[in-house]
Amino acid sequence: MTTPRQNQLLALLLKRGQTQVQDIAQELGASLATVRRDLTDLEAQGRVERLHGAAQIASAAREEVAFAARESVNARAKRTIAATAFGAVKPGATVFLDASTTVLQLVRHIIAMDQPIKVFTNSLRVAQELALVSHVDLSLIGGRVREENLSMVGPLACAALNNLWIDQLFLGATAIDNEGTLSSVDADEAAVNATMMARAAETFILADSSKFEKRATHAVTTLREGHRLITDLPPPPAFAAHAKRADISLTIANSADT
Amino acid sequence: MTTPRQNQLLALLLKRGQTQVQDIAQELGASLATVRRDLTDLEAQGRVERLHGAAQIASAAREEVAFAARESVNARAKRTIAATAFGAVKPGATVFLDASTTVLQLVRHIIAMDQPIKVFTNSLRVAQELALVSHVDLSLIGGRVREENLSMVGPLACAALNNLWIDQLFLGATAIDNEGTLSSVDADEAAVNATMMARAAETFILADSSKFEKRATHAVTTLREGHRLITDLPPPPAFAAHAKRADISLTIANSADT
DNA sequence: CTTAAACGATCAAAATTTTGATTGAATAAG
DNA sequence: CTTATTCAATCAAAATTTTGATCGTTTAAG
Repeated sequence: MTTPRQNQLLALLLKRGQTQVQDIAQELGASLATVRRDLTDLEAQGRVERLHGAAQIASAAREEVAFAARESVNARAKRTIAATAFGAVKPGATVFLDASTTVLQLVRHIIAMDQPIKVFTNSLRVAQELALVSHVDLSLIGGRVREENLSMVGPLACAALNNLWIDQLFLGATAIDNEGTLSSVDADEAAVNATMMARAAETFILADSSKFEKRATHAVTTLREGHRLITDLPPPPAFAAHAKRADISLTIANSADT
Repeated sequence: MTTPRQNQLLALLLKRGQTQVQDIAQELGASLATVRRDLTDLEAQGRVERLHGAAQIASAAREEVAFAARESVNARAKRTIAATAFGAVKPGATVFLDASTTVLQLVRHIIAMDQPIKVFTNSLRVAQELALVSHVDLSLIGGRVREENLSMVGPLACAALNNLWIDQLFLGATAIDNEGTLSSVDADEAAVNATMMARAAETFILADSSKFEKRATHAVTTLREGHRLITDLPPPPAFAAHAKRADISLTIANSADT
């Protein structure tokens, strides 16, 4: 996918920020033509942005890592958060699980529970885990399958959601800024997430502390009264203050109760 | 991941079953050394099994969830039927694959082809197989997941279908009576199948010969002009006569042309 | 509007990968 | 145990990809 030199190039951009094409060529010991070709490749992959005479890491790519790699990042925090979220699941409720790695941790608890439950999801991964669990009544929304994280997105997904009413939505966050705005690296994914929230009576946002003070390209929505955020460490003061004003419930998951 | 020649090789093994390395080399117009290298690659990917002097598609690739038993019934006939059906797939078409075991055989051919294709399905099994295949643009319709065969059914599934237009539908049959009526054991499955047929320009019914002169509880629809039936042995005369009158195309798949 | 720099396209040279023949070792059949 | 194949390793030739220089064109700053 990426050559060693392209990785060097990405590392350089991460270190230096916006960098002149000339400087990149000198630093890598390659010709301008080669650097330009690499930039064209990386641009096609959505990993860098080009300006006239310079380049920088694509804003979208700062968070977009392969799903498998992401799964292990902050795994402990995610498990803790998932355990706390599971405590909020109401018996007999219809829940929706999104396609995030944090929510995937929640699936383990659902498999182990002894009450029947209705689960909707847009995640093929979640579907694989729950398909044959007898106390789970599983439904998928449809949609185009994103290879990135095996989620279903697009118009088909949104249309299906608009015919549903969900009791409890569990949503993993990619980025949360201090004004409480959620954002995502993929436009389709963002649109689907926004639709989910519009159709849910209760929304739980699961986000480990690394997600704060971040923004991705595509805004999902801004947290409002009644939304509940579950995280693993106290958030930045600026966000905490905003949450208090806006009446957003804030839960710090404690690893003791896992 | 796989070169065009490796795809050819997989397609060849699907058609012929176990094949001599010598024959593969001759068929592909490559040297023995090259074929062996390809086999080593494909073996490392778990896609083929090697014997001394020969190779075949890995049996692990046929591993099953709930309906393992059914898949092996009449497996040879199903493979033959699937190979013939694959010959009918038009380049660039949008195809729909249902959740039957016969159609699942067709998936192997789609994985091995080297043209891009758009696939819709209501089968979680098909989705698992195709999710990460790069030349396949995969979409699922939604719906409640049936544990029996991991298909998606119900109102959500039908609603999604009603927003689609499908070029080529490949549908496995449970039972076909002599009047050309298809029937199914599950009411939801029958309803979804009927909806699929209403949305498809071309419908191919894949049914091995054991499905004739059978009825199940829930009627799907009655075959009409233009519908195409692919089977492995000549059907009962009563059905054949009806098919001729009703202008239903009838293809007997021949294992020789696979 | 002018101009200097950056850009994409093209092409030959260089580097890399793929291929097929040959070898001795391993394997299964008799 | 013997023997005829098949197998993996090696190496040079062939094919493919990558690279850097040079063009005319496009872009943005003055």
